[in-house]
Amino acid sequence: MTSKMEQVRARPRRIATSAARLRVRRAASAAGEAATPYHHGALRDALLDAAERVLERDGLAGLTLRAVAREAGVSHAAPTHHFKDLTGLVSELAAIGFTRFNAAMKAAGDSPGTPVERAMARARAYVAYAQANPGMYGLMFRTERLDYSRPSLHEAAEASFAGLAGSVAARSEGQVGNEELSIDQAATIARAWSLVHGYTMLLLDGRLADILRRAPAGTNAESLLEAMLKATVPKLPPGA
Amino acid sequence: MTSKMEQVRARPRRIATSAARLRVRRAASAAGEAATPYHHGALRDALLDAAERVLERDGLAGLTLRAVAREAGVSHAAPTHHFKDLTGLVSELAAIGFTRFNAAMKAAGDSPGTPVERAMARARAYVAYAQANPGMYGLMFRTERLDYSRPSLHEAAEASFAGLAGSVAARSEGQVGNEELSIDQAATIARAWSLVHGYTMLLLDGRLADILRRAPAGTNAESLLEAMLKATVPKLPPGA
DNA sequence: CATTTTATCTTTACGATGTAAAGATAAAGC
DNA sequence: GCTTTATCTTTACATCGTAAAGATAAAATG
Repeated sequence: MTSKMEQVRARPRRIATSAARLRVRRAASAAGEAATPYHHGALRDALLDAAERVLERDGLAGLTLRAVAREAGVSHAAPTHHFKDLTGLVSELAAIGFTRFNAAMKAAGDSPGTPVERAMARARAYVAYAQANPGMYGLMFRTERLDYSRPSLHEAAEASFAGLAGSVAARSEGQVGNEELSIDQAATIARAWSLVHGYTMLLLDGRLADILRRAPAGTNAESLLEAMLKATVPKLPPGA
Repeated sequence: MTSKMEQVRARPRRIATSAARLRVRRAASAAGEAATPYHHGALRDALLDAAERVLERDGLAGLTLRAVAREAGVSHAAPTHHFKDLTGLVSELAAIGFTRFNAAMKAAGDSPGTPVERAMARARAYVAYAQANPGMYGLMFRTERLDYSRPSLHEAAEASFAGLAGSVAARSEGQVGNEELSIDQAATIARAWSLVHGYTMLLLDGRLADILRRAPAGTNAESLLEAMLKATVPKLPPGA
C-alpha cells in the first residue's frame, strides 16, 4: 500500500501515453493537420536523438527501449522495427559516438606543432571527449551490450583504432600497414592507448579524486594528465 | 535483454521452485532430517558464494537477485533481508573481490628482486587477477551499481588504492602519507594505475586482439604487457 | 520451562523492462 | 484502383527489483 502510494506519487506524468497519443492523432486528423502522424517519417534518426538525450540525462541504466520510445513520443514497440533489439539501438548509438570521437581525434591530430605536441593534443582531446560526453564514452567502452558484428559499429570502432595506431606508430617508424607490427610498435600503441584509456576510465569513475585532492592546489584532470604524459611521451624509443 | 530471452528459451529446470522447496522441506521434516531447513543458518555467505558462481558463469548481466536466490536454493526475496538491495549484494561481492585483489597484489609486491622487478611483478599480478576473475574485475571496475558508502567496500577499495599509491611512490621519494602529494608523485601514481588499468580493460574487452594478432608470432597478453612496461617503468624520475 | 520477541525466510503483489505476435494505418508498387 | 509492403500500435507474457504481509524457528525474557 505504501509502496503503491509512493510509486503513484512519484510517477512522472507521461505525456506520451498510448491513449493520449491516439487522441492527439485523431484530433489532429479531424482538424486536417498532421500533428502526430501515424508514420513518423524519420523515426530512426529521431529515436537515436532521443536515445542520446536519455543517455546523457539518465545515464546508462536509464537507457531502455521504452524510455527512448517515450522520449520520442511513440509506442514502446516502435523501436523494434528499426533496431530489432536494445542491443541494436545501443550499438547504432555507439557507432555514432565512435564517429564523432574519430572526428575529434582527427581534428586534434591536425593541429600545428611538433609530433609530440600533436600527440599531447590528441590525448587531451581523448579525455576531453569523454568528459564532455560521459554517457557516450561509457556506452562505447563500458557496456557489454554492443554488437560489433554490425557493420556501422565495426567500421567506426575499427577506424578509431586505426587512427590511434597510425598516429602513434608513425612517430617511431614508417607507416603502420594492415599487417605486421614489431614488438616495439605494438608496445608503443598499447602503452599510449592503455594510458589514456585507463586515465579516462579512472577519471570518469571518480577514482582519481583522491589523487587530485592530495596533489598541489590547482591541480585538475587536465594538468594531471599533462604531468603524466610529460614524463612518458617524450621518452620515445631512441632507435632500436 | 538478450540474456533474459535466452534464459526464457533455454529455461533450465528449476530445482529450487517455491513449491518444490516446500515439498522437500515438509518431506525432510517428516523424515526427521533437516535437508532444507527453514532457517538456512549461513545464508549470507551462501548467497555471496552463489553470486560469485552466477557472475563467473553468466556474466554481469546474469547477476540478478533472483538468479542468486535460485542458485542458493532459497526464495527470491530471501537476499533482501541480508543485503537490502541488488546494489547491496553487488557491493559486498565487490568488497570481497577487492580484498582478494589486495592480497594478490601484496603477495606479488613481497616477492624478491629489485624495486623495478617487484613493480613488474605487481603489474603482472594485476592483469593476472583480472584475467582469472574477469567477472569480479568487471564488477569492481565496470559496474555503476556499487555503493561506496558501505564500509566494507569503501575500506577494501581504499586499501587497494593505498597499496598501489604507496608501492609506486615509495620508489621515487619517501613514504606517501595520507596528505600532500607532489605533482610528480601524483603523476607517477596516475601513470602506473592508468597504464595497468587501461591495459586490463582493453584486454578484457578484446580490444587488444588486433594488436596481438599483428604482433610477432608468440606475442600474448603477458609478453605485450612486459614489452609495454619495460619502456616505461625503468624511466623513473631521476630526482627532481 | 513457557511465553514473548525477534530474526529469518516465503508468499504475494506491483510496476518496470525486453520482446514476440497480431492488428491498424499509410505509403509504395502494380 | 487495388494489392503489397513498411511502419507503427496494441496486446501479451516472462522476467526483474522490491515492498509488504505471512510463516517459522531461534533467541530472549519472565
